[in-house]
Amino acid sequence: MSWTDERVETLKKMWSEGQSASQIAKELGGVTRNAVIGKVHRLGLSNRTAPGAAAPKPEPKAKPAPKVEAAKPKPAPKPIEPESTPEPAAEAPKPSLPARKQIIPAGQPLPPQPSANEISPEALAKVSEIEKKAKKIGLMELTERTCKWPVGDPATEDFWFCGLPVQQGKPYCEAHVGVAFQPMSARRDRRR
DNA sequence: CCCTGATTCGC
DNA sequence: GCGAATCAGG
Repeated sequence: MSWTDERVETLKKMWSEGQSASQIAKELGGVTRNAVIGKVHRLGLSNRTAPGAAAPKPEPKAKPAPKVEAAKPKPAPKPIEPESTPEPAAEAPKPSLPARKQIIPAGQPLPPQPSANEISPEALAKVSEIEKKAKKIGLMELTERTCKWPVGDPATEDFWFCGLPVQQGKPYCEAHVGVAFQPMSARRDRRR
């Protein structure tokens, strides 16, 4: 396929409408989103905003340039930082020592199984609801993109993993992420 | 993982 | 000019 006037016109129109490159490519057919983006740039309408503002890329990111491979600036030899807890987990382990690193290897916070937790009723409801839809996969079926939330007693036949599509980085699906990563407000005060 | 646009560079 | 490959960010 080539960029006929008509196709270019469609491209311009859709692009100005805010359509994504992939959508445009799909509409046009015979081209990939890369082609669309490339064309967009060549047409000079990359920036969907007013062309007046000019202060684009003062920093051209160095890339694999097989051409002139001169000197490699090696500024930061990686000074090991203390690195405090990057993301507060559900139950923050008390740092008994200031500069003490977490004992937890690389794992995500383990799923709090049963009732011991008081999570937002919402989340819980959501969980029990999705557990119906759960794929109930076995240990072997676990992949990088399956929710690894265990359900039931591992010592029983009645044990399975959620298996639903995980949320991006997380090890669990959305619903389970909701209960796994508590903001930190749980049972603050039990008016006992 | 999915998606997005941006850039490079051989064709 | 074209666009796949790659990068970078969400």
